[in-house]
Amino acid sequence: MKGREFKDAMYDGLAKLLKALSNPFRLEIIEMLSQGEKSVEGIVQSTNLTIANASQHLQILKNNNIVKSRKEKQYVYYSLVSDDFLSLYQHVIKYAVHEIAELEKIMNRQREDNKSLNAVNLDELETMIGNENILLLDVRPSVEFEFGHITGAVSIPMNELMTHLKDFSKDKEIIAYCRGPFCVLADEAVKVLSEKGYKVRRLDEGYPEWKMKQLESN
Amino acid sequence: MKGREFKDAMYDGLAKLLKALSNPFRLEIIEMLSQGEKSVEGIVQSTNLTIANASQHLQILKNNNIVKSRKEKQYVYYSLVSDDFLSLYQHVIKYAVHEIAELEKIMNRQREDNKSLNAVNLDELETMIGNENILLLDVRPSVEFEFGHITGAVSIPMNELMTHLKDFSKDKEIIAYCRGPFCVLADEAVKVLSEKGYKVRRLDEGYPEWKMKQLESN
DNA sequence: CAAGTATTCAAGAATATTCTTGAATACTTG
DNA sequence: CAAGTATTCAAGAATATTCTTGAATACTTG
Repeated sequence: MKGREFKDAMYDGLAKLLKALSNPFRLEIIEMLSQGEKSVEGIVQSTNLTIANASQHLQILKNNNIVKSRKEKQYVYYSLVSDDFLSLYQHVIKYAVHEIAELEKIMNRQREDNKSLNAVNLDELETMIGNENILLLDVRPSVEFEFGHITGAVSIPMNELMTHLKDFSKDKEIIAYCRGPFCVLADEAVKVLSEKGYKVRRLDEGYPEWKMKQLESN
Repeated sequence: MKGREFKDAMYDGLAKLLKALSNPFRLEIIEMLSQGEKSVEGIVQSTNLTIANASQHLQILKNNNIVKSRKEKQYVYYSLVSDDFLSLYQHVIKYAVHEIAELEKIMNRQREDNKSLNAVNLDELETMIGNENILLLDVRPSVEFEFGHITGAVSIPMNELMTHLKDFSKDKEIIAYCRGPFCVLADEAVKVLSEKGYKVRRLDEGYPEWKMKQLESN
């Protein structure tokens, strides 16, 4: 193989991977799967996709070694292929959110609207661990909590939050988190709780970022 | 802004960035620019692109905040927008080369052909610094060497290598490097030199990877 | 300022991506 | 095994990307 052919083969392969990533719905699917495996139907429920279209996107992700699938009963469950990929995906997000002015602006506006501008980051969270006056609140669906969560967190899915208000003390500071920086559940939780007079902030990132950080520090 | 709108805006923005990266020629341009700034003509010289097409690709990279340009005399010089971007790009390459079996295979075949399979990595290189019996050889064009190079390296551009053979001792081990893992100059150097009976290996990565590693360790 | 050089622009053909629709397939369960 | 459910497949319309071609623009330099 000549030098030019080799280079072309490598760049073509690299471009193919990036092409597989360069679609908003596929990115959303990746974010869903970073919470744990999901069936096609499970993915469809939290996106605007039709089943057939979601399946097509999943095939593309699968052919590019981004997700893998297993079959159980009638269901096909998809999941991310490795933590190495998750780490890459999070690097992309982190870059986009901090270095692309346009995205940073959209994010800040969203957080302003939800009174969650004053977010806690993972480093700060670490200093709060074991603090009696902090309540770490996971507002993702309970399946996702069960699949994995930040140590010490309490699970109250967003749609059950209103019925559990009595469980919170107004003396404690509540830190709400969900799937990651793009996840709006934590923003909604902050909005609702702060309007009721609770001390509440959101975590800047989510469970997958915390998980990767744990892995790296070992 | 509602949750769905916010999510869509974020994923659209992210997909836009990845779309800008998902073309083999644009990736090659990025690799060129990771060696230092280049004019449009400079980029065209080492790719198969026409000037107009290279310019179009550069506009896409510029509109997506990947490269920036400055004008001097008749020339427009392009360069990467930040080291944060370079770090992201290298993460993508590293993932692709190690986790995508197809690319790993192509790479290994290329290195076999050039007798450069037994490559040195950056960590090993570090242990060799100051060793009298090692010659670190930069085979990139001299402009790129001048723009930045690994500390202690000697510059002999690939096309001048044959006329400088007498400068090398067969007792020393030669480590050749160039632009990065996809760069074939170092492979060619290993091939030529090993056929002449020199002890020679290539560096797994290239100057930009070394540079980022220096930045990270500070 | 005329001639030369580097770069960008604009339009259009060729190709690739995306989504929708209506089957087809591969299961499970009574 | 019949009926029901989850997922994939195949084809085609709508849209986006890529490259080529032939100007146009913005410089520099004698």
